[in-house]
Amino acid sequence: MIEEIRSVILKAVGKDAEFEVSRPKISGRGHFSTNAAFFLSKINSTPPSEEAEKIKDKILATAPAGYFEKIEAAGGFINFWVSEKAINAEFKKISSAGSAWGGSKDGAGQKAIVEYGSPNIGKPLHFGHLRSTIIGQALYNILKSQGYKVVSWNHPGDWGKQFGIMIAAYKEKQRAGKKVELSIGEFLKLYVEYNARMKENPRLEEVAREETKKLQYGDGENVRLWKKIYDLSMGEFARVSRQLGVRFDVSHGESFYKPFLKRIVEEALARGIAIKSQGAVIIPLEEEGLPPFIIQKSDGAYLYTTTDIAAAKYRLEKFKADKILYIVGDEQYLHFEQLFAVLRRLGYLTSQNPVHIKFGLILGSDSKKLSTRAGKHISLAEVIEEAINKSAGVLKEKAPDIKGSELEKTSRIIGIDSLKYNDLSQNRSSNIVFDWEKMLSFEGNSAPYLLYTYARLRSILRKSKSVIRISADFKSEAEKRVIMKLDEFPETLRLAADNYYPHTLALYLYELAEAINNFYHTEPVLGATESSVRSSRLAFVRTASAILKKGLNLLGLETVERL
RNA sequence: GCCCCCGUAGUUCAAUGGAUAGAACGAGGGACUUCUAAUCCCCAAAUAGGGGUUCGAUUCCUCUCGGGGGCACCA
Repeated sequence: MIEEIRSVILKAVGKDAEFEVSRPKISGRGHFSTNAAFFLSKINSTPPSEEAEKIKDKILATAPAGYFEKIEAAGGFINFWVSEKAINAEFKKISSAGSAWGGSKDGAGQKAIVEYGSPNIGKPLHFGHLRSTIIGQALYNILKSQGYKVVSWNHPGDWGKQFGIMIAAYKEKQRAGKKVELSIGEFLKLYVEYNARMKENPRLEEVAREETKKLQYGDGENVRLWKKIYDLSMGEFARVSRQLGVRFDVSHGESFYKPFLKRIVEEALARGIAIKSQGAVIIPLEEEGLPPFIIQKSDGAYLYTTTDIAAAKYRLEKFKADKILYIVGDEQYLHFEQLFAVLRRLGYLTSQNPVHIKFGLILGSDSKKLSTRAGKHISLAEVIEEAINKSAGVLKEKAPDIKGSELEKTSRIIGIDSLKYNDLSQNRSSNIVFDWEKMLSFEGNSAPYLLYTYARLRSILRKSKSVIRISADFKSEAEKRVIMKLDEFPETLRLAADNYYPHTLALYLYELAEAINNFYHTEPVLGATESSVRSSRLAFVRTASAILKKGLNLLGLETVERL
């Protein structure tokens, strides 16, 4: 609908002014509003209110008959009220589009790679991985709905000094004659302990570095240990991913790029982009105002910087990616600035730039970063379990009818959806202080609110025996409000895709659910006395529930039919 | 020292440079013989501070204060 309004205004304004059309949130300002008069006022040096009146008159003269109920010029703004007839026509359009409503072809012909998840092998998943994973999965879905060819990409950190540390610690224990259990928890403990001691004792650091290098050069025992740790970690990651409903199209760990690293460094050196400095190979980035990028250590070992260059090259050349989105925490800001600058220098970038989709840190109750190195750590598996348990408790109390396997399934969905929604409903690149209470809130603007709204609509549809036909007009304010909200869905998705903002969609769904609940309370559906009204409202319920479900699914949330 | 992110009701969050800064939780008041009250309706409450840019600034620039993160061989 907004496109129609825009073209009507454009016709009246006559030139391609940069006006905007918005949907005012406050009542009394119409369904749509434009600031076009301000732009003309600047060009013609006339008061905005005068321009607004002129535009309004022109629109009244040219607009299709019966489209607007009212047009009002107010302090330079022009407000539009769309007629009931136009709203009803819009509903028919949305209803027949069904779940295709909201899709677009904006991204047709473009391939986007979304990197997210990316666990650190050897360390258990922590809460930060949840953020990357669910933001990434939501963006993946949203971009897909806009016609992009999207590849979800997992980039596990399976090849670094952390292994040297773990291997060194493991061997040390073994030498001391102690038995070491081969589990993720045990390796984490070894890692944290050794890391702490390393700070006091530089000799230990040397040993770890040596073990890392041996691993990278293919030492038999080290590779065997590495493989063991790798399998344990990837097993856990796969399990958690399944729980979260996350799937990856491609998963290449850092070790995958091992064969390319030497060439990357040689090429950069040969082209004079990289230089040797203090025994290491670096790429100076003074022109960009950035610190140098170290791509090879003085002992000859490669770093994640080198791997990231190789990975980007691989994606751009082999996968012909037009766009790469890195869903990685804000703390790596500098790393990505450097990486992108280097890629530009190496000439790997084509039309689109890679984008670092940042998110804030998860802080502990002391407002400090939760660092695995320092042994501070919130286990993702634990958070998920807690969420599911809590929702099972609430379900038993509020919906005692739900039992057995349905109870199990429903509490899993509610718990996980709540975790996801809690994160997806905020844009904040600011940090989040971890708080169980808040993380598992089921009230207000939360996943259960949306799921409950959906389940109630489904319940109406289940109980209805009437044929669904759209024969009556929608006249109530509650109905019109919902239709206008449904009409907004395509814009919302476009905005979310263009800005990589899942929260735009989350907040929209909340507003949609609010409008639906308002309707639910004021307009009876099955109880409507006229059968034509009943069947129309059923059609209305069907369409609204389809869009709500679609939006939730795009965020990566599952719905339940009964709650 | 330099760079980046952030500062909005008591709390947690919204607001492509637009009008009277929106919600939720919490506080107060109301609505279940009627499709599920995990709901709905009403009510009080906020832009850290100083300059600047302009028709208009929570948003852009600048300074100050406050919180967090990063800055050569970890990822």
